Amino acid sequence: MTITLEELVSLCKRRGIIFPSSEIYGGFAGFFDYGPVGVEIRKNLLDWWWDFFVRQRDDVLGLYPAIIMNPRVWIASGHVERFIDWIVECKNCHGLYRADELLEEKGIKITDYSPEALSKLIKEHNVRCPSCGGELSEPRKFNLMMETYIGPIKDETSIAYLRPETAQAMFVNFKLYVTYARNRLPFGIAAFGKVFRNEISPRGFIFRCREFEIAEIEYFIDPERANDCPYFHEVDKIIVKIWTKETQKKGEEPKEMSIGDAYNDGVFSNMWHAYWVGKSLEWFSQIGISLEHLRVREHLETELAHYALQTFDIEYYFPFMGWKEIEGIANRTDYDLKHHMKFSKEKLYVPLSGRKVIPHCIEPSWGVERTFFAVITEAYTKTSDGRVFLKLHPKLAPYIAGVYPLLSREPFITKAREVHKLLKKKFTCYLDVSGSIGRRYARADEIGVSFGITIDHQTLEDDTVTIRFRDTREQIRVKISDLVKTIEELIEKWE
RNA sequence: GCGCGGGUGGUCGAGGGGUAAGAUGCCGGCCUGCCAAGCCGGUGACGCGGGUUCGAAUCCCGCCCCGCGCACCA
Repeated sequence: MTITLEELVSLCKRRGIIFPSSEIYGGFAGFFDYGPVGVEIRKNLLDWWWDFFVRQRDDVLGLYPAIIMNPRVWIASGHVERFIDWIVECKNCHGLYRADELLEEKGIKITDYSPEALSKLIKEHNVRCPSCGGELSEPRKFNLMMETYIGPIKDETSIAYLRPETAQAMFVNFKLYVTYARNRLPFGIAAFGKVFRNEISPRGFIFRCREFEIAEIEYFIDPERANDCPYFHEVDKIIVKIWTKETQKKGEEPKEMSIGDAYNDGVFSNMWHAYWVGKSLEWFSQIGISLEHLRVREHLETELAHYALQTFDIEYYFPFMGWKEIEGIANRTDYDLKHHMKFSKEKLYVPLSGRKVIPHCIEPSWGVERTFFAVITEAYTKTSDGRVFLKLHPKLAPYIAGVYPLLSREPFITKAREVHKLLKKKFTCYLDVSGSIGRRYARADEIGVSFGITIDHQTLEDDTVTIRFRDTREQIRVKISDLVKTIEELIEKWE
Protein backbone atom coordinates (compact mmCIF):
# COMPACT_ATOMS: atom_id res chain seq x y z
CA MET A 1 0.00 0.00 0.00
CA THR A 2 1.29 3.47 -0.80
CA ILE A 3 2.57 5.67 1.92
CA THR A 4 1.56 9.29 2.41
CA LEU A 5 3.80 12.01 3.76
CA GLU A 6 1.31 12.62 6.58
CA GLU A 7 1.57 9.02 7.75
CA LEU A 8 5.35 9.15 7.74
CA VAL A 9 5.56 12.50 9.53
CA SER A 10 3.13 11.24 12.14
CA LEU A 11 5.09 8.02 12.65
CA CYS A 12 8.35 9.91 12.94
CA LYS A 13 6.98 12.09 15.71
CA ARG A 14 4.89 9.47 17.48
CA ARG A 15 7.72 7.00 17.70
CA GLY A 16 10.65 9.33 18.35
CA ILE A 17 12.35 9.19 14.99
CA ILE A 18 12.60 12.85 13.91
CA PHE A 19 10.39 15.89 14.44
CA PRO A 20 10.39 19.70 14.22
CA SER A 21 12.73 21.49 16.61
CA SER A 22 11.58 23.86 19.38
CA GLU A 23 7.95 22.81 19.16
CA ILE A 24 6.80 24.32 22.46
CA TYR A 25 7.69 27.68 20.91
CA GLY A 26 5.85 26.92 17.68
CA GLY A 27 8.74 25.19 15.93
CA PHE A 28 11.42 26.75 13.76
CA ALA A 29 11.25 26.19 10.02
CA GLY A 30 14.07 24.12 8.62
CA PHE A 31 15.35 22.65 11.88
CA PHE A 32 14.70 19.17 13.22
CA ASP A 33 15.54 17.03 16.21
CA TYR A 34 16.18 13.31 16.08
CA GLY A 35 14.42 11.35 18.82
CA PRO A 36 15.51 8.19 20.64
CA VAL A 37 14.82 5.92 17.68
CA GLY A 38 15.99 8.29 14.96
CA VAL A 39 19.27 9.01 16.67
CA GLU A 40 20.13 5.30 16.55
CA ILE A 41 19.15 4.88 12.91
CA ARG A 42 21.04 8.01 11.91
CA LYS A 43 24.17 6.84 13.71
CA ASN A 44 23.93 3.42 12.09
CA LEU A 45 23.52 5.02 8.68
CA LEU A 46 26.57 7.26 9.12
CA ASP A 47 28.62 4.43 10.58
CA TRP A 48 27.80 2.29 7.58
CA TRP A 49 28.74 5.10 5.23
CA TRP A 50 32.04 5.59 7.01
CA ASP A 51 32.77 1.88 7.02
CA PHE A 52 31.94 1.45 3.33
CA PHE A 53 33.75 4.50 2.01
CA VAL A 54 36.63 4.88 4.46
CA ARG A 55 37.45 1.80 6.51
CA GLN A 56 36.87 -0.79 3.81
CA ARG A 57 39.12 1.12 1.40
CA ASP A 58 42.80 1.90 1.50
CA ASP A 59 42.62 5.06 -0.57
CA VAL A 60 40.26 7.30 1.43
CA LEU A 61 41.34 9.14 4.58
CA GLY A 62 38.99 10.59 7.17
CA LEU A 63 38.70 14.19 8.31
CA TYR A 64 36.44 15.75 10.92
CA PRO A 65 36.71 19.46 10.27
CA ALA A 66 35.63 22.56 12.19
CA ILE A 67 32.34 24.13 11.21
CA ILE A 68 33.74 27.65 11.22
CA MET A 69 36.79 28.42 9.14
CA ASN A 70 38.77 31.51 8.24
CA PRO A 71 36.35 33.67 6.22
CA ARG A 72 38.94 33.97 3.46
CA VAL A 73 38.25 30.31 2.67
CA TRP A 74 34.78 31.28 1.45
CA ILE A 75 36.09 34.17 -0.59
CA ALA A 76 38.60 31.89 -2.30
CA SER A 77 36.00 29.19 -2.89
CA GLY A 78 33.67 31.61 -4.61
CA HIS A 79 30.93 31.14 -2.02
CA VAL A 80 30.98 34.73 -0.80
CA GLU A 81 30.56 36.02 -4.31
CA ARG A 82 28.03 33.40 -5.28
CA PHE A 83 26.15 33.07 -2.01
CA ILE A 84 25.68 36.72 -1.18
CA ASP A 85 23.31 38.27 -3.65
CA TRP A 86 21.99 41.77 -3.91
CA ILE A 87 18.24 41.49 -3.96
CA VAL A 88 15.72 44.10 -5.01
CA GLU A 89 12.14 43.99 -3.90
CA CYS A 90 9.15 45.18 -5.92
CA LYS A 91 7.46 47.91 -3.91
CA ASN A 92 4.11 46.93 -5.41
CA CYS A 93 3.87 43.10 -5.41
CA HIS A 94 6.79 42.42 -3.00
CA GLY A 95 8.40 39.94 -5.35
CA LEU A 96 12.15 39.48 -4.78
CA TYR A 97 14.71 39.44 -7.58
CA ARG A 98 18.46 39.27 -7.90
CA ALA A 99 19.63 42.69 -9.04
CA ASP A 100 22.42 41.31 -11.24
CA GLU A 101 20.08 38.87 -12.98
CA LEU A 102 17.50 41.53 -13.75
CA LEU A 103 20.15 43.72 -15.31
CA GLU A 104 21.77 40.92 -17.28
CA GLU A 105 18.39 39.79 -18.62
CA LYS A 106 18.02 43.25 -20.10
CA GLY A 107 21.43 42.93 -21.69
CA ILE A 108 22.96 45.51 -19.36
CA LYS A 109 26.61 44.85 -18.71
CA ILE A 110 27.71 44.95 -15.09
CA THR A 111 31.28 45.86 -14.25
CA ASP A 112 30.81 46.76 -10.60
CA TYR A 113 28.73 44.44 -8.39
CA SER A 114 28.56 46.84 -5.44
CA PRO A 115 25.05 47.74 -4.26
CA GLU A 116 25.59 51.38 -5.14
CA ALA A 117 26.58 50.54 -8.71
CA LEU A 118 23.72 48.08 -9.14
CA SER A 119 21.28 50.67 -7.84
CA LYS A 120 22.61 53.27 -10.26
CA LEU A 121 22.25 50.93 -13.24
CA ILE A 122 18.68 50.02 -12.26
CA LYS A 123 17.74 53.70 -12.13
CA GLU A 124 19.62 54.63 -15.33
CA HIS A 125 17.91 51.90 -17.34
CA ASN A 126 14.58 52.24 -15.53
CA VAL A 127 14.46 48.53 -14.71
CA ARG A 128 11.09 47.58 -13.20
CA CYS A 129 9.47 44.52 -11.66
CA PRO A 130 9.30 41.78 -14.31
CA SER A 131 5.98 40.44 -13.05
CA CYS A 132 3.94 43.59 -12.30
CA GLY A 133 6.03 46.48 -13.59
CA GLY A 134 6.25 48.03 -10.13
CA GLU A 135 9.05 50.20 -8.81
CA LEU A 136 12.05 48.39 -7.30
CA SER A 137 13.68 48.99 -3.94
CA GLU A 138 17.35 49.66 -3.27
CA PRO A 139 19.50 46.49 -3.42
CA ARG A 140 19.57 44.62 -0.13
CA LYS A 141 22.03 41.99 1.01
CA PHE A 142 20.74 38.47 0.76
CA ASN A 143 23.05 35.83 2.13
CA LEU A 144 22.56 32.11 1.74
CA MET A 145 25.48 31.50 4.09
CA MET A 146 24.68 31.92 7.75
CA GLU A 147 26.86 34.44 9.50
CA THR A 148 28.12 34.75 13.01
CA TYR A 149 30.60 37.02 14.73
CA ILE A 150 33.87 35.82 16.14
CA GLY A 151 35.41 37.71 19.03
CA PRO A 152 33.78 40.24 21.33
CA ILE A 153 33.31 43.03 18.78
CA LYS A 154 30.39 42.59 16.40
CA ASP A 155 31.16 44.46 13.19
CA GLU A 156 31.85 43.78 9.53
CA THR A 157 35.41 42.71 10.26
CA SER A 158 34.40 40.01 12.72
CA ILE A 159 31.93 38.19 10.45
CA ALA A 160 32.52 34.49 9.97
CA TYR A 161 30.39 31.97 8.14
CA LEU A 162 28.80 28.73 9.18
CA ARG A 163 29.98 26.38 6.48
CA PRO A 164 27.50 25.51 3.72
CA GLU A 165 29.55 22.42 2.77
CA THR A 166 32.43 20.43 4.25
CA ALA A 167 34.31 20.24 0.96
CA GLN A 168 36.37 23.37 1.54
CA ALA A 169 37.97 21.89 4.63
CA MET A 170 39.27 19.07 2.48
CA PHE A 171 40.79 21.46 -0.04
CA VAL A 172 42.21 23.69 2.65
CA ASN A 173 43.87 20.72 4.34
CA PHE A 174 44.99 19.28 1.04
CA LYS A 175 48.70 19.81 1.63
CA LEU A 176 48.66 17.88 4.87
CA TYR A 177 46.67 15.09 3.31
CA VAL A 178 49.12 14.76 0.44
CA THR A 179 51.67 14.05 3.15
CA TYR A 180 49.38 11.64 4.99
CA ALA A 181 48.69 9.87 1.71
CA ARG A 182 52.45 9.83 1.09
CA ASN A 183 52.55 11.66 -2.24
CA ARG A 184 50.37 9.38 -4.26
CA LEU A 185 47.41 9.63 -6.53
CA PRO A 186 44.63 8.86 -6.50
CA PHE A 187 43.48 9.35 -2.94
CA GLY A 188 40.38 10.67 -1.27
CA ILE A 189 39.33 12.58 1.84
CA ALA A 190 36.02 11.85 3.54
CA ALA A 191 34.19 14.10 5.97
CA PHE A 192 30.75 14.45 7.45
CA GLY A 193 29.13 17.01 9.69
CA LYS A 194 26.56 19.73 10.06
CA VAL A 195 26.25 22.42 7.42
CA PHE A 196 24.02 25.49 7.29
CA ARG A 197 22.18 27.21 4.47
CA ASN A 198 19.72 30.06 4.76
CA GLU A 199 17.16 28.48 2.46
CA ILE A 200 14.36 30.84 1.49
CA SER A 201 11.66 28.29 2.11
CA PRO A 202 12.45 25.01 3.81
CA ARG A 203 9.91 22.42 2.67
CA GLY A 204 9.04 18.79 2.28
CA PHE A 205 9.52 17.65 5.89
CA ILE A 206 13.26 16.99 6.33
CA PHE A 207 13.98 17.28 2.62
CA ARG A 208 15.14 20.88 2.67
CA CYS A 209 16.52 21.97 6.04
CA ARG A 210 18.49 25.04 7.06
CA GLU A 211 20.75 22.95 9.25
CA PHE A 212 21.59 19.51 7.97
CA GLU A 213 24.25 16.89 7.88
CA ILE A 214 26.35 16.31 4.83
CA ALA A 215 28.68 13.43 4.04
CA GLU A 216 31.25 14.09 1.36
CA ILE A 217 34.28 12.64 -0.32
CA GLU A 218 36.77 14.64 -2.32
CA TYR A 219 38.54 12.11 -4.49
CA PHE A 220 41.69 13.43 -6.12
CA ILE A 221 42.82 11.95 -9.40
CA ASP A 222 45.64 12.52 -11.84
CA PRO A 223 44.03 14.34 -14.79
CA GLU A 224 46.34 12.46 -17.14
CA ARG A 225 44.94 9.19 -15.82
CA ALA A 226 41.30 10.23 -15.48
CA ASN A 227 40.17 7.17 -17.41
CA ASP A 228 42.34 4.73 -15.53
CA CYS A 229 40.25 3.43 -12.66
CA PRO A 230 41.38 0.02 -11.43
CA TYR A 231 38.16 -0.54 -9.49
CA PHE A 232 35.79 0.07 -12.37
CA HIS A 233 34.97 -3.64 -12.71
CA GLU A 234 33.33 -3.45 -9.26
CA VAL A 235 30.57 -1.21 -10.58
CA ASP A 236 30.37 -1.48 -14.37
CA LYS A 237 27.59 -4.11 -14.34
CA ILE A 238 25.25 -2.02 -12.18
CA ILE A 239 22.14 -1.19 -14.17
CA VAL A 240 20.21 1.98 -13.43
CA LYS A 241 18.06 4.59 -15.13
CA ILE A 242 20.33 7.32 -16.47
CA TRP A 243 18.93 10.66 -17.61
CA THR A 244 21.57 12.58 -19.51
CA LYS A 245 21.20 16.27 -20.26
CA GLU A 246 20.64 15.41 -23.92
CA THR A 247 17.72 13.09 -23.24
CA GLN A 248 16.27 15.62 -20.80
CA LYS A 249 16.43 18.37 -23.42
CA LYS A 250 14.80 16.13 -26.01
CA GLY A 251 12.02 15.45 -23.53
CA GLU A 252 12.83 11.75 -23.47
CA GLU A 253 12.61 9.40 -20.52
CA PRO A 254 15.74 8.21 -18.67
CA LYS A 255 17.36 5.15 -20.24
CA GLU A 256 18.11 2.04 -18.28
CA MET A 257 21.72 1.04 -18.87
CA SER A 258 24.77 -0.29 -17.13
CA ILE A 259 27.37 2.06 -15.71
CA GLY A 260 29.92 0.39 -18.01
CA ASP A 261 27.85 0.97 -21.15
CA ALA A 262 27.09 4.53 -20.12
CA TYR A 263 30.79 5.19 -19.64
CA ASN A 264 31.57 3.72 -23.06
CA ASP A 265 28.86 5.93 -24.56
CA GLY A 266 30.66 8.99 -23.18
CA VAL A 267 28.01 9.88 -20.62
CA PHE A 268 30.51 10.62 -17.85
CA SER A 269 33.23 13.25 -17.74
CA ASN A 270 35.72 10.48 -17.04
CA MET A 271 36.01 6.91 -15.75
CA TRP A 272 36.51 7.93 -12.14
CA HIS A 273 33.36 9.99 -12.28
CA ALA A 274 31.49 6.94 -13.58
CA TYR A 275 33.07 4.82 -10.86
CA TRP A 276 31.88 7.07 -8.05
CA VAL A 277 28.36 7.14 -9.42
CA GLY A 278 28.47 3.34 -9.50
CA LYS A 279 30.00 3.04 -6.04
CA SER A 280 27.28 5.28 -4.62
CA LEU A 281 24.60 3.12 -6.20
CA GLU A 282 26.24 0.04 -4.73
CA TRP A 283 26.08 1.53 -1.25
CA PHE A 284 22.46 2.64 -1.62
CA SER A 285 21.62 -0.84 -2.73
CA GLN A 286 23.37 -2.34 0.31
CA ILE A 287 21.52 -0.14 2.76
CA GLY A 288 18.25 -1.34 1.33
CA ILE A 289 17.27 1.19 -1.31
CA SER A 290 16.15 -0.60 -4.44
CA LEU A 291 17.90 0.42 -7.65
CA GLU A 292 14.41 0.50 -9.14
CA HIS A 293 13.70 3.56 -7.02
CA LEU A 294 16.89 5.34 -7.96
CA ARG A 295 17.92 7.19 -11.08
CA VAL A 296 20.98 9.14 -12.16
CA ARG A 297 20.20 12.58 -13.56
CA GLU A 298 22.78 14.81 -15.18
CA HIS A 299 22.67 18.52 -14.40
CA LEU A 300 21.79 20.81 -17.28
CA GLU A 301 24.35 23.53 -18.01
CA THR A 302 22.03 26.06 -16.38
CA GLU A 303 22.00 24.28 -13.03
CA LEU A 304 25.70 23.46 -12.74
CA ALA A 305 27.45 24.90 -9.71
CA HIS A 306 30.12 27.50 -10.33
CA TYR A 307 32.88 24.96 -9.66
CA ALA A 308 31.49 21.99 -11.56
CA LEU A 309 32.37 20.66 -14.98
CA GLN A 310 29.67 18.00 -14.79
CA THR A 311 27.35 16.83 -12.03
CA PHE A 312 25.04 13.86 -11.60
CA ASP A 313 22.30 13.76 -9.03
CA ILE A 314 21.23 10.45 -7.62
CA GLU A 315 17.51 10.81 -7.22
CA TYR A 316 15.17 8.68 -5.16
CA TYR A 317 11.53 8.22 -6.01
CA PHE A 318 9.54 9.38 -2.98
CA PRO A 319 5.97 8.09 -3.55
CA PHE A 320 4.51 11.30 -2.12
CA MET A 321 6.70 13.87 -3.87
CA GLY A 322 8.32 12.22 -6.83
CA TRP A 323 11.99 12.08 -7.85
CA LYS A 324 14.23 14.08 -5.53
CA GLU A 325 17.99 14.45 -5.21
CA ILE A 326 19.59 12.59 -2.33
CA GLU A 327 23.21 12.74 -3.52
CA GLY A 328 25.18 14.79 -6.01
CA ILE A 329 28.38 13.62 -7.70
CA ALA A 330 30.32 16.47 -9.25
CA ASN A 331 33.51 16.73 -11.21
CA ARG A 332 35.02 19.83 -9.60
CA THR A 333 38.18 19.55 -11.70
CA ASP A 334 41.07 21.57 -10.23
CA TYR A 335 38.81 24.57 -9.64
CA ASP A 336 39.08 24.59 -5.86
CA LEU A 337 42.77 23.78 -5.51
CA LYS A 338 43.68 26.43 -8.07
CA HIS A 339 41.58 29.05 -6.32
CA HIS A 340 43.10 28.22 -2.95
CA MET A 341 46.59 28.36 -4.49
CA LYS A 342 45.83 31.82 -5.81
CA PHE A 343 44.30 33.17 -2.60
CA SER A 344 46.53 31.45 -0.03
CA LYS A 345 49.77 31.56 -2.07
CA GLU A 346 50.35 27.95 -1.04
CA LYS A 347 51.52 25.36 -3.55
CA LEU A 348 48.84 22.69 -3.72
CA TYR A 349 50.01 19.81 -5.85
CA VAL A 350 51.06 16.19 -5.56
CA PRO A 351 54.72 15.54 -6.32
CA LEU A 352 54.79 12.41 -8.45
CA SER A 353 58.00 11.12 -10.02
CA GLY A 354 59.08 13.90 -12.29
CA ARG A 355 55.72 15.72 -12.24
CA LYS A 356 53.95 18.20 -10.01
CA VAL A 357 50.31 17.35 -10.46
CA ILE A 358 47.37 19.53 -9.49
CA PRO A 359 44.76 16.80 -9.28
CA HIS A 360 41.21 16.93 -10.44
CA CYS A 361 38.51 16.17 -7.96
CA ILE A 362 35.44 13.95 -8.08
CA GLU A 363 33.04 14.82 -5.29
CA PRO A 364 30.23 12.55 -4.15
CA SER A 365 28.13 14.52 -1.66
CA TRP A 366 25.30 12.95 0.30
CA GLY A 367 22.54 14.74 2.14
CA VAL A 368 22.33 12.67 5.30
CA GLU A 369 18.75 13.73 6.15
CA ARG A 370 17.71 13.04 2.58
CA THR A 371 19.31 9.63 2.62
CA PHE A 372 17.73 8.96 6.02
CA PHE A 373 14.39 10.09 4.57
CA ALA A 374 14.79 7.74 1.61
CA VAL A 375 15.76 4.85 3.88
CA ILE A 376 12.71 5.33 6.10
CA THR A 377 10.42 5.78 3.11
CA GLU A 378 11.78 2.67 1.42
CA ALA A 379 11.51 0.66 4.64
CA TYR A 380 7.95 1.71 5.44
CA THR A 381 5.73 -1.26 4.75
CA LYS A 382 2.01 -1.54 5.24
CA THR A 383 0.29 -4.86 4.73
CA SER A 384 -3.28 -5.18 3.47
CA ASP A 385 -4.47 -5.90 7.01
CA GLY A 386 -2.97 -2.63 8.24
CA ARG A 387 0.17 -3.95 9.90
CA VAL A 388 2.96 -1.38 9.67
CA PHE A 389 6.64 -2.18 9.90
CA LEU A 390 9.95 -0.64 8.93
CA LYS A 391 11.83 -3.15 6.85
CA LEU A 392 15.24 -1.94 7.93
CA HIS A 393 18.46 -3.83 7.50
CA PRO A 394 19.67 -4.95 10.96
CA LYS A 395 22.73 -2.76 10.49
CA LEU A 396 20.36 0.24 10.38
CA ALA A 397 17.69 -0.87 12.83
CA PRO A 398 17.40 1.22 16.01
CA TYR A 399 17.37 -2.01 18.01
CA ILE A 400 18.47 -5.45 17.01
CA ALA A 401 16.14 -7.10 19.50
CA GLY A 402 13.23 -6.58 21.82
CA VAL A 403 12.95 -8.99 24.74
CA TYR A 404 9.46 -9.95 25.86
CA PRO A 405 8.00 -12.12 28.57
CA LEU A 406 5.02 -13.85 26.92
CA LEU A 407 2.87 -12.89 29.88
CA SER A 408 3.41 -9.72 31.89
CA ARG A 409 3.99 -11.51 35.18
CA GLU A 410 6.40 -13.64 37.09
CA PRO A 411 8.30 -15.83 36.57
CA PHE A 412 8.44 -14.71 32.94
CA ILE A 413 9.60 -11.20 33.78
CA THR A 414 12.60 -12.32 35.79
CA LYS A 415 13.64 -14.71 33.06
CA ALA A 416 13.23 -11.96 30.46
CA ARG A 417 15.49 -9.67 32.50
CA GLU A 418 18.17 -12.34 32.46
CA VAL A 419 17.97 -12.72 28.70
CA HIS A 420 17.97 -8.94 28.23
CA LYS A 421 21.07 -8.63 30.38
CA LEU A 422 22.78 -11.27 28.29
CA LEU A 423 21.90 -9.61 24.98
CA LYS A 424 22.50 -5.97 25.74
CA LYS A 425 26.21 -6.53 26.06
CA LYS A 426 26.28 -7.50 22.39
CA PHE A 427 23.37 -5.78 20.69
CA THR A 428 21.18 -2.74 20.96
CA CYS A 429 18.10 -4.13 22.62
CA TYR A 430 15.40 -3.38 25.13
CA LEU A 431 13.00 -5.12 27.45
CA ASP A 432 9.26 -4.56 26.99
CA VAL A 433 6.93 -5.96 29.61
CA SER A 434 3.87 -3.80 29.09
CA GLY A 435 0.73 -4.84 27.19
CA SER A 436 -0.19 -8.00 25.36
CA ILE A 437 2.50 -9.81 23.44
CA GLY A 438 0.89 -8.78 20.14
CA ARG A 439 0.98 -5.15 21.14
CA ARG A 440 4.65 -5.36 21.95
CA TYR A 441 5.41 -7.00 18.61
CA ALA A 442 3.47 -4.24 16.86
CA ARG A 443 5.31 -1.48 18.71
CA ALA A 444 8.62 -3.03 17.73
CA ASP A 445 7.64 -3.55 14.09
CA GLU A 446 6.76 0.10 13.66
CA ILE A 447 10.30 1.23 14.44
CA GLY A 448 11.98 -1.62 12.61
CA VAL A 449 13.33 -3.73 15.48
CA SER A 450 14.90 -6.73 13.76
CA PHE A 451 14.08 -9.57 16.13
CA GLY A 452 11.66 -10.30 18.93
CA ILE A 453 12.92 -12.59 21.68
CA THR A 454 10.04 -14.16 23.59
CA ILE A 455 10.24 -15.91 26.92
CA ASP A 456 7.39 -18.45 27.11
CA HIS A 457 6.36 -21.45 29.20
CA GLN A 458 8.80 -23.70 27.44
CA THR A 459 11.64 -21.34 28.34
CA LEU A 460 11.03 -22.08 31.99
CA GLU A 461 11.37 -25.79 31.30
CA ASP A 462 14.30 -26.04 28.89
CA ASP A 463 15.97 -22.61 28.63
CA THR A 464 15.00 -22.02 25.02
CA VAL A 465 13.45 -18.85 23.63
CA THR A 466 11.81 -17.95 20.36
CA ILE A 467 13.23 -15.49 17.85
CA ARG A 468 10.50 -13.73 15.89
CA PHE A 469 11.30 -12.17 12.52
CA ARG A 470 9.83 -8.75 11.97
CA ASP A 471 9.15 -9.04 8.24
CA THR A 472 7.56 -12.51 8.18
CA ARG A 473 6.40 -12.87 11.81
CA GLU A 474 7.86 -16.38 11.72
CA GLN A 475 9.54 -17.77 14.80
CA ILE A 476 12.38 -20.16 15.49
CA ARG A 477 13.33 -21.64 18.82
CA VAL A 478 16.90 -21.58 20.10
CA LYS A 479 18.73 -22.29 23.32
CA ILE A 480 19.49 -19.20 25.36
CA SER A 481 23.13 -20.29 25.33
CA ASP A 482 23.10 -20.12 21.51
CA LEU A 483 21.12 -16.90 21.27
CA VAL A 484 23.96 -14.42 20.77
CA LYS A 485 25.67 -16.59 18.19
CA THR A 486 22.41 -17.21 16.32
CA ILE A 487 21.55 -13.52 16.15
CA GLU A 488 25.05 -12.72 14.95
CA GLU A 489 24.66 -15.27 12.19
CA LEU A 490 21.26 -13.91 11.23
CA ILE A 491 22.67 -10.40 10.87
CA GLU A 492 25.66 -11.69 8.96
CA LYS A 493 23.48 -13.60 6.51
CA TRP A 494 20.95 -10.82 5.99
CA GLU A 495 20.60 -10.31 2.26
C1' G B 1 9.53 35.67 -0.29
C1' C B 2 4.27 36.05 -2.86
C1' G B 3 -0.72 33.79 -3.21
C1' C B 4 -4.35 30.17 -1.40
C1' G B 5 -5.83 26.65 2.47
C1' G B 6 -4.93 25.17 7.36
C1' G B 7 -3.16 24.72 13.00
C1' U B 8 -8.02 21.35 18.77
C1' G B 9 -4.43 15.85 24.02
C1' G B 10 1.60 12.07 21.99
C1' U B 11 -1.21 10.74 17.24
C1' C B 12 -5.84 11.03 14.32
C1' G B 13 -10.07 14.01 14.58
C1' A B 14 -15.57 16.47 15.72
C1' G B 15 -17.24 21.21 17.17
C1' G B 16 -16.98 26.63 16.01
C1' G B 17 -19.19 33.37 20.97
C1' G B 18 -21.14 30.53 27.23
C1' U B 19 -19.82 22.54 30.38
C1' A B 20 -14.04 21.05 24.49
C1' A B 21 -16.83 15.02 21.51
C1' G B 22 -14.89 10.47 19.85
C1' A B 23 -10.92 7.21 18.50
C1' U B 24 -6.10 5.70 19.36
C1' G B 25 -1.73 5.86 22.26
C1' C B 26 0.34 5.93 27.06
C1' C B 27 0.21 4.65 32.67
C1' G B 28 -1.94 1.44 36.76
C1' G B 29 -4.99 -2.90 37.98
C1' C B 30 -7.50 -7.53 36.55
C1' C B 31 -7.23 -11.14 32.85
C1' U B 32 -4.23 -13.53 29.18
C1' G B 33 -0.34 -20.50 26.71
C1' C B 34 2.16 -15.78 20.78
C1' C B 35 0.73 -11.22 16.99
C1' A B 36 -2.34 -3.79 18.63
C1' A B 37 -8.16 -9.10 22.42
C1' G B 38 -11.32 -7.85 26.80
C1' C B 39 -12.86 -5.37 31.52
C1' C B 40 -11.96 -1.41 35.36
C1' G B 41 -9.46 3.04 36.61
C1' G B 42 -6.24 7.07 35.18
C1' U B 43 -3.53 10.63 31.95
C1' G B 44 -3.65 14.41 28.44
C1' A B 45 -5.48 19.61 23.89
C1' C B 46 -7.85 24.72 21.27
C1' G B 47 0.17 27.48 17.92
C1' C B 48 1.84 32.60 20.10
C1' G B 49 0.61 37.78 21.10
C1' G B 50 -2.83 41.72 20.89
C1' G B 51 -7.97 43.52 19.98
C1' U B 52 -13.58 43.27 20.06
C1' U B 53 -17.06 41.26 23.83
C1' C B 54 -20.20 40.55 30.14
C1' G B 55 -17.72 36.18 28.00
C1' A B 56 -13.07 34.15 22.53
C1' A B 57 -10.83 27.66 20.89
C1' U B 58 -14.66 30.18 17.87
C1' C B 59 -14.82 36.97 15.31
C1' C B 60 -10.71 40.77 13.85
C1' C B 61 -5.27 42.11 13.43
C1' G B 62 -0.08 40.75 13.69
C1' C B 63 3.43 36.87 14.15
C1' C B 64 4.97 31.63 14.17
C1' C B 65 4.37 26.83 12.08
C1' C B 66 2.39 23.16 8.30
C1' G B 67 0.49 21.92 3.25
C1' C B 68 -0.22 23.29 -2.05
C1' G B 69 1.14 26.56 -6.40
C1' C B 70 4.82 30.19 -7.94
C1' A B 71 9.68 31.89 -6.92
C1' C B 72 14.26 30.06 -4.72
C1' C B 73 17.34 25.68 -4.25
C1' A B 74 26.27 26.96 -5.86
